[in-house]
Amino acid sequence: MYRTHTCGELRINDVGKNVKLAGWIQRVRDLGAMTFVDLRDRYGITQLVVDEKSAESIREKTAKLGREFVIQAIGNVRERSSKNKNLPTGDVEVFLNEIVVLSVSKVPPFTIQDDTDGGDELRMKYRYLDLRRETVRKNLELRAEMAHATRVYLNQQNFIETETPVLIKSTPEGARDFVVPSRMNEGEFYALPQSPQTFKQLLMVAGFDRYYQIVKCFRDEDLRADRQPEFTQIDCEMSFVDQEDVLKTFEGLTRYLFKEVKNIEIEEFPWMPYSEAMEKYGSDKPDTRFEMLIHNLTEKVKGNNFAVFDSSEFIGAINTTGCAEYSRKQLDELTDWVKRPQIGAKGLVYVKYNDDGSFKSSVDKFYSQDDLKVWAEIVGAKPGDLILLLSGDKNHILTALGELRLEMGNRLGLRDKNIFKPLWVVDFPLLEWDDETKRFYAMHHPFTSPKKEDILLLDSDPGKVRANAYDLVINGVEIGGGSVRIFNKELQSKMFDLLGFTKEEAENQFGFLMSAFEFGAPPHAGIAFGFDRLVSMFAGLNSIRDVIAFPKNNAGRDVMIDSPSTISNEQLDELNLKVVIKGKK
RNA sequence: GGUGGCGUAGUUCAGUUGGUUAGAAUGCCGGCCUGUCACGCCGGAGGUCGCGAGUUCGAGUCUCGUCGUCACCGCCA
Repeated sequence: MYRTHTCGELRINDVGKNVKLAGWIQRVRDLGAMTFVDLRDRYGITQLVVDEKSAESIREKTAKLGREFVIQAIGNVRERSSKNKNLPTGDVEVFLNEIVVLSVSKVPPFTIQDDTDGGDELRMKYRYLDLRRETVRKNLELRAEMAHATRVYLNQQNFIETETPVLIKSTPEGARDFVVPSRMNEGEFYALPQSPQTFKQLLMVAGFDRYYQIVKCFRDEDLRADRQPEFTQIDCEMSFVDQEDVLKTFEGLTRYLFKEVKNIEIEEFPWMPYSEAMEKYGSDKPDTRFEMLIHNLTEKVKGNNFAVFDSSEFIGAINTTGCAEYSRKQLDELTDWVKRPQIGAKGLVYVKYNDDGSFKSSVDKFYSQDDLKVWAEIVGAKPGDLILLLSGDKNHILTALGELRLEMGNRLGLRDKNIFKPLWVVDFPLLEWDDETKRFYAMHHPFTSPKKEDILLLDSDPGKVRANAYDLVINGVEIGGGSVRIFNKELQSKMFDLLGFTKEEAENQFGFLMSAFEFGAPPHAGIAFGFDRLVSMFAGLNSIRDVIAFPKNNAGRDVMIDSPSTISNEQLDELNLKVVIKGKK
């Protein structure tokens, strides 16, 4: 037996016990006649002590200890003469009778402590050392706890956890597939699933009724702080349900997780139509922790000979509370901010509502104090506030104002990580027009059911058709989404039609699903949560990398194992592959 | 595919208008120290300034390219 106790376990009532501990050397404090050693494992830190009364052999071994050596410590628990209130084990120490070095360690490239001196790059390269740090490990413990709680909840609700294949079939819709060559089937490829979408629908046809899986999904698209090429979903599907049933069930899951894991009671989630989210928040994932809503001033500001506004399709404004004091420099800086290509506004018009009730704006030449007062009333501004206006193409300006709103929310400290405001965004458009390819794409996916009342529009005005699709949004982050599915072969064919699939393409790619629907498909609907995002939100982090044990970097590389990598000619040959890199000789 | 930031000691960073021998903190090594717990004190070692080219009498500093990394836009049904 390597140990009788963990390093986080010993307390004052263990005094007198002979114990064995095992762990890593956190730090050695050599005071000359006596030496203190902090021994660390997953559970905590226990102080070991050696003094003049200790055997010479033990003193010699202790003197040679370095950071991150793995040792076994055998000794007697005694009360400390000077206690450390910051440590759960701070009342006791272990007086060493024997010490066994199990493993020596090179000096680690960064310090293994909460406030490490290591940069991201180095910590990723030595991720196994980074994971020794309590802050990092805690994130993964949180992840494990949330996965467990999810299973408890869904099992209670009669969901069947079912695994679906990882080697599946490539389809051109949606994200790029990761692709795996088949050795046994020359010239053919598997794809890794972007989600188990079709399989879970087949499980509904199979009568499973309620399916879930905590499952890896793969998308070969460019990455972000909140996007990894492989990520984890809580993936679910239910039969004989409508939209409300699904939302209630997964609102239940979300609230259960908040309660179990964070002990936070969350009130009922509001439902917000997509159109409202876009018009009030300039985003399909509104951060509802703060107001600062977008207001449409188009009708009020036109006709005053201000050419910029008169020639704009849409003029919108947000009111930033208490910002009337902004200096010229700050306003210029904000103007530059909205003019960056990422936002793409042509300029920024401001109106300061001064404390004395007067207005000062960048368009005083064109508008009277009374005009500005009307604007202030519409946006709900009070003396001391600053109104910011953008103008241009409606959709563009709404999203730009949405970005500006978030930026101002950040600057005003309105986005508190400890406050959680979930909501359901519902009634998404079914289709999205793409100007480049001149065709519609499914906004969610091709199996999403249109709203009954909009089905007639499918022929006359497809862009207007709303879907039974929904997203769970928390604090401006898209945590999950799903839809009521089409379960009728004719409607599904019509959808493929609208999406520009020929009969043959549809048959070739999704024939198995269409066939399944001919054998008695139940009405069904589903949802998937981005598990990494949910965990990082619970942890108060912006990057999902911090809740993944071995994440990949911006370019999809794992800098620890150095992947991806080339493969041998023998492997290529076996797979009938030849590598040709474009643009290189 | 694009925009921007960063790259200097093991690590995190500073480095003025381009000008002497490139600094600090921390870590590491050695010495001293009986109650430390970010121990303290004294001393020491440690640098291809990412790489390549260019401008210049002279480049860590300026220019171009390239590599790495981070953030964002496009992209992500």
